[in-house]
This record gives sequence, C-alpha cells and structure tokens, in this order.
Amino acid sequence: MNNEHETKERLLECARAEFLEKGYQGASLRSICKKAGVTTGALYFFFKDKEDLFDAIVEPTLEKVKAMSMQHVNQELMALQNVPGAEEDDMHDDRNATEQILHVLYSDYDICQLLLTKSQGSKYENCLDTFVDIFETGQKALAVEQAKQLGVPVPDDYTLHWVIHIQLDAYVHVLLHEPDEQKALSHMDNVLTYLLSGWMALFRKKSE
Amino acid sequence: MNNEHETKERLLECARAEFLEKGYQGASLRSICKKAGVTTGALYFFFKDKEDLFDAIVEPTLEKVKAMSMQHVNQELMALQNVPGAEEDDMHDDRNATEQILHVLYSDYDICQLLLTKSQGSKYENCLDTFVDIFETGQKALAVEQAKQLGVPVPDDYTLHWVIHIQLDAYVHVLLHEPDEQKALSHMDNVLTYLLSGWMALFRKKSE
Amino acid sequence: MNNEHETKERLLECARAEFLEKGYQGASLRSICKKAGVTTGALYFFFKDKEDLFDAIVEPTLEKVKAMSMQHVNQELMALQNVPGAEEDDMHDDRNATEQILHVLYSDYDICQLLLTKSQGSKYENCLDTFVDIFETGQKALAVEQAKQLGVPVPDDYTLHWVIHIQLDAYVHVLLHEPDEQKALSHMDNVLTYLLSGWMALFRKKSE
Amino acid sequence: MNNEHETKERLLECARAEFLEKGYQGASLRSICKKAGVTTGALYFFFKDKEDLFDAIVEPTLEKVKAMSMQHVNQELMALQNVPGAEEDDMHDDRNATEQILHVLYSDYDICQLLLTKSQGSKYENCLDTFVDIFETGQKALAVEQAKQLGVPVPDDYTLHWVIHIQLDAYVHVLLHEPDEQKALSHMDNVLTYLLSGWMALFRKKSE
DNA sequence: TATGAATGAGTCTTCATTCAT
DNA sequence: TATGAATGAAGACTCATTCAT
Repeated sequence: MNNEHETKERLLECARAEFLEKGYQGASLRSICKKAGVTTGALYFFFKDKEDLFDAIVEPTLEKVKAMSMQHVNQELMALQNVPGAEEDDMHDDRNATEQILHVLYSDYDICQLLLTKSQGSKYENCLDTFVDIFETGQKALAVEQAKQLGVPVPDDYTLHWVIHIQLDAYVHVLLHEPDEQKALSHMDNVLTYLLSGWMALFRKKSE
Repeated sequence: MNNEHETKERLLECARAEFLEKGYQGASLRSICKKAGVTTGALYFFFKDKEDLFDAIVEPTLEKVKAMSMQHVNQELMALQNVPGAEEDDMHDDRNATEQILHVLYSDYDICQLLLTKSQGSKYENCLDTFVDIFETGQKALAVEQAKQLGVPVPDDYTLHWVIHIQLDAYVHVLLHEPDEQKALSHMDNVLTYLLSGWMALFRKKSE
Repeated sequence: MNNEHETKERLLECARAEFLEKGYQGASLRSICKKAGVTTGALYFFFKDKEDLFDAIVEPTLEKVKAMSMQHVNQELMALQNVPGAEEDDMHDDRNATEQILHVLYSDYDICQLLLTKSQGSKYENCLDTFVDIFETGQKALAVEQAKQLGVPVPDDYTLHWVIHIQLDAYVHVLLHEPDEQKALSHMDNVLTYLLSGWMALFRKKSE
Repeated sequence: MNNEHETKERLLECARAEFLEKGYQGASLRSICKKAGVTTGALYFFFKDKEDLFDAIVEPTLEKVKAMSMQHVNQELMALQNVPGAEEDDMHDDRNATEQILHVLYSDYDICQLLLTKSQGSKYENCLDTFVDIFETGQKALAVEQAKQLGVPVPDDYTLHWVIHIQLDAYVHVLLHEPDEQKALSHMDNVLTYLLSGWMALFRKKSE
C-alpha cells in the first residue's frame, strides 16, 4: 500500500532475521509477522507457505553462487583443453578464482550462513551436495589430465569426491568463522597452499 | 517395572530412533513415548526435559570420544618432548591413531550422526568446536617444534586453527558418507597422505 | 471489462463448480476467484457476500421450478372443480405432468444437485419444504374430493403431508441417481404406478 | 480426574450439541471445548481428531441400527423359505418390525438427526446407502418369490432399488418431522398401507 | 470495474510440560 | 514407577471480508 512492496520487503527482512536466529524449523511465522507489524494473513498474501518464504530469501543467492560455480568449472575445463599449461599460472588463477568466489559469498553473508547452518528441515538441508556435483566434473578432468602428464594412476573416485568436499569445506569454514572478507581472503592464501600440496600428493608415485 | 531400568532403556532407544529420524527440533516426545509404550509422565520421571533426554543419549559417547581425543593429544605432546623423532614413525603413529579414532566413532555410529547432523536446536549444535579446542593445543606445540627444526616461521594461529578443522572434517566426512568401517579406514589412508602433505607445505620456506 | 458481464458470468460458473464440489460450507471464495482469474475484490463488487453469490446461482432455477409447481397445482385445482372426471385421464395427466417437471429439473441438473445435496449451511438447506407447501393445498383438495366421491373419510393431515413428501422424494431420488433424463422418465412410469396405488389405498374402506 | 471419564462424557455431550446445531463442517472444536470447560488439548487426549470425535458420538447408534436391520432382513429371508405364508401375517409382521425399528431410531433420536441431516463433510455423508444395501437383498428375494406365486415378471432392479429407498425415506421422513415416537408409530400405520399397496401394484398383470 | 493489500478472527492440530494419584 | 488427565501456548494455515486506489 505505502509504496512498492514495502510490506513484502519488511517481511523478508524480518524472516531472514528470524530464520538466522532460530533456524528453519524453529522460526515462527507468527513471530515474523509480529516483528514486521502485520498479521499472518498479510504474509500469506505474499508467500504460499513457510517453505516459499524461505525460498524467496535464499533462492537468488543460491542461483548466483550456482551460476558462478558453473562458470568457474567451465573455464577450468576449457583451460585444460587448450593450454596444458604452466603451474604458476594455475596457482595464480586459483587465487583469482578464490577471490571472486569469496566475494560472492560475502556479498550475501548471512544468506550463506542460513543455507549452511540453519536450513535443517527445509529442502536446502543438503544444498552443499549440489556444489560438490558441480565441481566434481571439472576436478575429475583435471585429475585425469594431471595423472597422464605425470605418468601415475588417476586417484580413485571416492578420493576425488572427498577432495572436492574438503575444498568446499574450506570455503564453508572460513565463511562460518571469519566475518571479515579481507581477513578471509588472506587466510585463504595459506589454505590454498595447503590444499594444493595435498592435491599434488595424490599424484606422487607410490614407489618413491 | 520388569527388571531394573527396562523402561528407561526402551525410552532411550526409541528416542534415539526418533531424533535420528526427525532431528532434535523435529522430534516429538509424545511420539517417542508412544513407540516406547509408556505415557509422557514416565518419560518425565526419568528425564528432566527434552534436552535432558537428548543429553542422556549423547553424553556417554561424547565423553568417550572426548577422553580418547585428549589421550591422543597427550601422547603426542609427550612424544614431542622425549623423542624428537623419525618421520616414518610419525606416519605410522598417525595411522594407528586414525584406526583407533575411527573405531571409537564407528562403535557409536548413529550417535555420531545424531551429533553431527541432527542436533540443530540443542546445545550440541556446535559440539565439533570442543574437539577443535582439544586438538588445538597439541597441534600448536607440534607446529612450533616443527618450525624450529626446519628453521621457518610458525604458521599463524588462524591457519593452525583451520588445519585442525580440516582434519576433523575428514573424519566427519568419512563418517557421514561411508557406513562401513573397513572401507572408511582404507579411504582414510589416502586422505592422510593428502593432509600430511598439506601440513608439510605450511613449513616450506617462502623463498623456495 | 471485455463485454457486458463477462467477469460476473465467469464467477458464477466457477462458483457453481466449487459449490458442487465442496458444498456451500466447504467452498472457498478465494478458490472461486482464483479459478475465475480475478481477485476477491471483484467478487465483492458483484455479490454482497457468500450467501448472495449462492443465491445468484440458485435463485433463477428455484423460481422457475416454483412457478411451474404452482401452475401444476392450479391446473389440478381447476380440473377438480370443472370435470369430476375420468380416472384414465388422471393417469394420463400425471404422466404429462411428470414429463414436464422432469424436463425442468433436468434442464438445470446441477443446480438441483446443489440445492438438494450441497446446500447445508445456507438458507436453502430445507428448500424442499417450500415445495411440499406448494403441493399440499392441491393434494388436500384432491383428497377431499376423492373421499367424498368414494364415501370414505378423508385421510388425516399428517398422512397427506407425508404423501406429498414421498412424491417429491421420488423426483429427488431419480434426480440424484439417474443422470439421464430419458431413463429417469421411463423409470418414473413404474414409480407412478406405485405411488398411485398407494394413494388409492388411503381411500379404501377400513371394513373391507 | 474427578470420577470416571467425566470430562470425556462432557466433551461428547457438548460435541453432540454443537454438531447438531452447526453440522459437521460448521462445528468448532474450540467452541466445543469452551462449552465443556476444558482446553483443546484435553479433547485431543480423548479423540484423535474431529472425525474421531464425530465417530465416537455416532458409531454406537449406527452399529445398533445396522445390526437390527440385518436381523430383520435375515428373519424375512428365513420366513420366505419356510412358510410361503398368509398375507395378513405379513402385514402383522411388518407392523411389529416397524414398531421395533422406530423404537431403536427414537431411542437415539438426535444421533439419527445428526447422521441424516448434519453429517455433510464427514464420512457418514451417505450413510443411508449402507442401509439400502442391507435391505436390498431381502427385498429382492421377496420380489422374486412373490412374482413366482403370482405368475408375473419380477420388477426390474432399478425399481426395486428405488422401492427400498422410498421405504427407508418413510422412516427418515417421520424421524425428521415427528419428534414424538407414539405419533410417529400411528402415522406409520397409514404409511405402511400406502407402501404395501404400492408394492403390490408392481406385481399386477399389465394386461389387466 | 477491478486490483492489491491487509485484517482479524478463526481453523484443526501439536507441542512440551505438569501433577494428583 | 508410572498413569491418565489436562494445561496453555503455539504451530502453520485459511477464512470471509474490507477498502483505498
């Protein structure tokens, strides 16, 4: 009524706060509406149900992150085909990628918190798996290529799967424990070293 | 009634199943009692409230794991003081430690699931942090010692903190995705290589 | 908007479907509006409230049937005064009347369903009584005349009242169980025999 | 608490009143509880849900009437096999049967009202059909027998089905319009004459 | 004519918890 | 030890209705 969708925005804001505070299951629509200064009916004018409200808060961010992830994977795949290239560049690329990824994640800081730690009971409970799937293709291709060049066997699927997980966990962890983007980035430098070394170790000849 | 604590045991068992199925918040005490064939009053004779019931299920395991963790840390600390020792032994020790740790975790398989994925809303929501704290002391001492021997600066606290996390995450991940203990152990071999390489990379001279 | 009363018609149509499906009480104005592709406000422009909407659907048919019923009663009354006539003609007239009545009822088949089985909670809950009242006058006159001619006492009021009811129930029953008008009519032939015999039995001398 | 099931009884009583007043759909559990002086939780201790509450009120009566109906049908069937007997006795039997049936119905007067006019939306909406089914077998056997004796064709199924309906409707009608059992019975005498004549008319030779 | 927004009371139902017995 | 009974607040959600625009 006032101006464009003011109430809806207020509802979304209050809902985000409530979900962050109490988690998806613990959140109360009543409480959200009270904070927003409207009746429950108003909420149901804008949103189909609790899940739909959560969706509205979380989907845009999720889509953004998903799109970015796919783009990164595609770039990696293309780089692999064209220039079977220098390691230093890889490291440099990784750094850039990390910076971009972190930036997107920190742009929607609390939405990410919501998805990662407060979504139990909603359909986003295991949304991390989606990203594992996305990165898996790229990582596998990389592993195959690298193994060929080094003349060693390709690490088994389970291990590769786990490596993706641990890399994603690095982002999750930093996001969950370091609220400042700059510090997060600088910390991620060390982490990348760590992860890269680990990754290389998978391609060492067993006999050595 | 029958013998000593039959009812209590039955309640605990049904509660565990319910918590596993629906999570801490989603679980219903009524439903637990119905499955156990008693009335809610009976439950409240044995347990103060919902949280207390969850405690009773989860605490013993948690204590066991905590004790074992502390013991491992202590052993490591002692080993560090006495025998500034051979690397191969370290690797060997790590393997042994991993085996023991996995065994304890898999002994109480579903309690661990409960704690790691179904405790949102309870005070155990972030119980992993406790273990990070426990291992942190040991890991720091190790880092200091190792840095001294290699003549490089000690990695910063944040990084060390994160390393612990990633190591614990390795256990969490395997526990969450591999129900078979033997397979878990064999997989962990690869993972250890990965983690150890990452760890070593933190002590490489930057100039190199 | 488009042409004259397009929206109103669409609302009426959707409302009829909803009332038929869920009954008066179970029907939802929202749901009706959604199906009609308008907002609730639009509905309230055309109709005062839920009852008024139901009225609009049901009244025309009700009036039509009421008018026809009164006409039949009047014809019967007039026939009674003029030609204290032949029985065969009666039967023949009855058959004609039945045909006409059925035709009107089947013309508005689902409105009749609505009134007879889905109007609980509305003011039409007992609309059948109206028709009992209408036919009662005619039937009583007929009974008096017939009793006089046969020299037997007139059946008591209660019985006469009931007879009307049972005759109407015959229509109701056929309407509710036989969707095809032709079959309904042919079935009604047997029923008329039945009803006529019953009616005659009320005028038999008790001594016989 | 007070004495045996006092609250439950009070709930049942208030519920019956509310259902009678507003119908199944219109009744409000809140309102029932308020009248009974308990909270909604109490109601849900005794009854699973709204339907279950309605069941508890209605089932015993329904079972009683059903049992009695089946017994009557069985008696009729047996009488048919043994003594292909005197008509006057039949009439007499019918009278007795009617008396018994009416007595059972009037014993639970308002439960019957509930079932017949206030059950829309519940699973008893069409409970009358059950009774049609019950009586249909008996009536058909009777029709076959009678047709054989009189040397006329058996009336078609549809007509027989309708006859049952109309006979049951007689009970329904009297129950719905005459609150006094004695008056109802005396009225039913006339009705029986009517119905019997109608029934006989179905077996008259068409040529005559 | 009709929309979009909102109300407020109401729906049935479930919850953890209590307590006399 | 445990039951049976009950509380009271809250859960998500739907309702018919209103009204400024």
